Amino acid sequence: MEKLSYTEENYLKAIFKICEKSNKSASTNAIAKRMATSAASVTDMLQRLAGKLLINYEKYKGVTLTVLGGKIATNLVRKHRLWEVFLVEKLEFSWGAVHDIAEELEHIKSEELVERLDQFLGQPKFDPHGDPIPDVDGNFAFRKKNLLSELKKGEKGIVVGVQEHTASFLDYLDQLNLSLGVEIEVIDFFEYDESIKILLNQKETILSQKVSQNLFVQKG
Amino acid sequence: MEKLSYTEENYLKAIFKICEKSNKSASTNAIAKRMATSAASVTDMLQRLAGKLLINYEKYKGVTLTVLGGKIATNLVRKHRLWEVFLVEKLEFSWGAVHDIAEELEHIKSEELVERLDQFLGQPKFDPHGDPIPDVDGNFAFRKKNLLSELKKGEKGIVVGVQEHTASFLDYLDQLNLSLGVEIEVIDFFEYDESIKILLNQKETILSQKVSQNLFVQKG
DNA sequence: AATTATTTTTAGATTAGTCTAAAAATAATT
DNA sequence: AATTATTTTTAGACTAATCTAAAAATAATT
Ligand SMILES: [Mn+2]
Ligand SMILES: [Mn+2]
Ligand SMILES: [Mn+2]
Ligand SMILES: [Mn+2]
Repeated sequence: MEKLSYTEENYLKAIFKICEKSNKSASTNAIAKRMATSAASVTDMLQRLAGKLLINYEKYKGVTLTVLGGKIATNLVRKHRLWEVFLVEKLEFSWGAVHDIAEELEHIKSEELVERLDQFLGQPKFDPHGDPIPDVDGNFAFRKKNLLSELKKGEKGIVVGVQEHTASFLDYLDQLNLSLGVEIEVIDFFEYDESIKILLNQKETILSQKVSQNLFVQKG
Repeated sequence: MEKLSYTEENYLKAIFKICEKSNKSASTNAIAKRMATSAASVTDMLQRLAGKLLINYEKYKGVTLTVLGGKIATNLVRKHRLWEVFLVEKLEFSWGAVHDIAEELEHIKSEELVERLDQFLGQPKFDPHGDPIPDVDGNFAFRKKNLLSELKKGEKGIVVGVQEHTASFLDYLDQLNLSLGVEIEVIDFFEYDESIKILLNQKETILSQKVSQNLFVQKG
């Protein structure tokens, strides 16, 4: 397993994420969009990755990861999320500021580093955005969750994740004092603009549909 | 100040170290040796770095860093050494294992990351090998030190650094229970092979000339 | 001072990753 | 089924970083 370039790793992760979300193969265009590059460049790289047996590639058919490719991609996700925990828990970064830095840190090549970091952080199972951190064997912890927008009037839930990861969304949540772990109760639902009134930290707050559709809660 | 490539940064650091050690300009060959590359490649890069005003380059004359180039190089040294402290102090790596990893980590681009890391580590002034960590403004702490080989019979010193940074040397020191901070007393000197007998942790030990010439101590 | 040795630069190629424009294949519409 | 639109691939070109081999400049030696 000759070591991969920064770029090859990013392609693998992109393919992993696209397939994960859509549950089917990743198209050239979808990859191009995610990587912010041209379709021509993607085709080029796909042929290279196929040559290294990291993806299953057939002209015009879209691609999937091989077992090996999947392992590498999962390990990248592991590293990314562990570094995000480090940045938030230890260096006290806000959860909106860590993604870009972790995007670089995930490429540092040292198995021992990852395992020691994992120990140092207490083997966390979820990252600062509520996303699961795969273990060394690539297994993701699963937990049932719903979009806040799916809750009915009177139902309660604990915030366990976000759908959107942009800094602007996360910063906005900070403004609302809305962080992982807090309890939310849906008090009212307004048909007009699909906004909702919630009880949060003993205070009533209105959330737009856009917000409630990007927040994950655990019902109960 | 457009951002530099990983490679450009490594060249700047190499030039910095060569000039620091020799107190004069860095020759093409010296750089080539340190970067383990060809002289032709070096010339190529020197012309590029000169174009970015990071080095003073005149054909056949060797190079020095400009003020800007020096700042960047110093900042890289700062990052490298801070990361080494993190790896040893927090992740419990041995001091022989951290250099290669720090060599990658030093390139992570985020000023805020470095400053938060510095705070997290308690603003250390020296790295795990006893080398000074420059502050944000590029100032290095200075402390007087001598090679152990320069001490005379009967003199004492505290180990404060190493001249050689190879893993094999550092691992060997670990074997000898010889780490930064310990006190050494020179008990005897043997002309024959220039080895010395020392008192270390209440035990007498023989050190070869090679070892005593690569250990820094603070006399007294 | 002339010759030889060393260092440095130039010239020309190569590879990874990218681009635009054109060609080919597939999908959607009439 | 034929035409049109979209997606994907190919072709050709560019930049950063590297190489080897040859040329040029500098340093060392006779
Ligand atoms: Mn992220
Ligand atoms: Mn995350
Ligand atoms: Mn080091
Ligand atoms: Mn060091």
